Amino acid sequence: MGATKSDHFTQKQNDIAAIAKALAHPARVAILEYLLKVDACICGDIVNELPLAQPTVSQHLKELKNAGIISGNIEGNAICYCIDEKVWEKNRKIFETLFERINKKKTCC
Amino acid sequence: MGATKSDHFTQKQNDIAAIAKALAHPARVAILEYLLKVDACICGDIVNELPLAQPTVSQHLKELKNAGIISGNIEGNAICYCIDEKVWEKNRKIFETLFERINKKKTCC
DNA sequence: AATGTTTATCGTAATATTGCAATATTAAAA
DNA sequence: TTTTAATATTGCAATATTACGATAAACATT
Repeated sequence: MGATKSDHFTQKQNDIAAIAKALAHPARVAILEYLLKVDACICGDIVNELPLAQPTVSQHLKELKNAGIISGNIEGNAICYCIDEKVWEKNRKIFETLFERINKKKTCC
Repeated sequence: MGATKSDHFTQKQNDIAAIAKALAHPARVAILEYLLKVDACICGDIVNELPLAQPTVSQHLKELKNAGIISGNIEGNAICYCIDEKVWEKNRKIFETLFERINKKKTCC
């Protein structure tokens, strides 16, 4: 097959998987780290930062946009990308909640 | 193509992407949530918990194992899976660090 | 030893992802 | 208005992922 059976899982599980999927490529991690580093909207030179062709970068940006993690604002003939702080914070909490849920006093293994 | 150019990115970026990839499927999230919930090693009834066939679950378990997130211990003719606490903690920190790196006082967008 | 139980692996089909050249689109600049 | 610059989209090839039936492997039970 190759198609995920997403309807068999909870909304939460699908949400976590979707966020993780957006982060599941080094190029997209690099884009986000760059946006975090410059701490501002960046108009386009993301392409120069990455070792990938422009259409490929554009595609990764699109995926991050579709996941809601970044937004792009038109600014002249360039486009200004930045991280959506609300979504970023929401995602931070989702992962925090998941990772904190472990019980350190396990009795087996 | 379809093959990620991982050699062009930093170790850190590839690491984050690899962890995210392991979480990038609802079935694997469900497996982890189940292991967190029962707080013990679970021998095989993960298959009964998931709406997927046994070989498919086995494959997802393998991916989580390859990512180092879980480990499987043989117990009779069953296998006891559990979350590797050290790796879990390490991954928690990696995500925490990534998500905390945002500056709330942005000046544009 | 034969049988049943549990889990892994193989083989394969369907689908998704990654990457880029070519091209389109949009708006600024000349 | 033509040209230039910045992004997006299209189309396509290579590869990866997801899913499962069939089967194998390992061990327990009878």
